[in-house]
Amino acid sequence: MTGEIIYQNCGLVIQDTMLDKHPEWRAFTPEQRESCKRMGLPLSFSRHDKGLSTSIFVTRDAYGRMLRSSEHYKMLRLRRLNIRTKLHRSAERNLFQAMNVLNRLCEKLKIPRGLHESAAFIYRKALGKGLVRGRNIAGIATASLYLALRRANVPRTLNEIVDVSPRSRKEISRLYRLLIFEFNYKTPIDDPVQYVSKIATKAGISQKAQMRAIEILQKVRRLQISVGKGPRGLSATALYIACFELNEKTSQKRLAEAAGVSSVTIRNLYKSLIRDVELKFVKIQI
DNA sequence: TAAGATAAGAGGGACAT
DNA sequence: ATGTCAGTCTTATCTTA
Repeated sequence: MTGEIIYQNCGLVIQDTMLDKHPEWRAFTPEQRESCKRMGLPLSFSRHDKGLSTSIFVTRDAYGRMLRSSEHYKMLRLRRLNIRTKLHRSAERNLFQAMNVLNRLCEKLKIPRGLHESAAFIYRKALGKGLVRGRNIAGIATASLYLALRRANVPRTLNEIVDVSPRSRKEISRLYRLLIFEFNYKTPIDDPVQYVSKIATKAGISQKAQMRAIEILQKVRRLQISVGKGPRGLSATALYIACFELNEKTSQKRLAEAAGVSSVTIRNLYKSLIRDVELKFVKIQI
């Protein structure tokens, strides 16, 4: 008993309504979140008619008599319209909420218009594919935004996105992976080079050192030792090495903060990069 | 003060059960 | 589906130059 609506004639399933076990409704504070943990269906959106939906039956009238065939077809048409508008409204409500969430996120993150649009497009696709049902709208919206950024090669981190989202990091990364899987998206590999100028600007590092860091990263990539390493950690480390080579003053701490990684990460990467890469070209350079 | 060392824990991928 | 394993990264604390 899952609540499908089925054509009596041919058995075609028109609409199957699944139970939604997750908290619905927006909540931005813990107190709100508590009050939103509900025990039933979301009355306002998934079942906006509170379960008392109009059903139009097509073979008999109110007294149980068979209808004439002209009446029969008229009722069929009405029934179809009734179902369609219901679906329509539900999708619209969903989108309305999702777009609200997305607007807030994009405003906080200063996301340009175009990316905002592609995030919205991704959300619509997810909704159309039925991926939102049973899941949290804000979660999918956030994941859509992150996916749009990744596909556009915009160096924004998941943490930056999560910080302004009402949902947890865990949930968003799970949903992000879901979207990748469902849409068969090949997102470009997160290239450390992308982060160089962002990190360097934040840490106040010269163009010259940036160029050098990019060279280092390209060698690292060619040697295929960057797999499994965090791109921001690599980027910050390359900048650190570059500064070191050029006698430019900086510190692990400053770079670590600018890159959003820990200084320990820089230290460890620094050691392994020196071991695996530097020895091969440090002689040529210095 | 910056950098290094070390330890404990979290989260996620690969792989087997 | 669940557990284990290796590897990465984080936080915290202590030591060293």
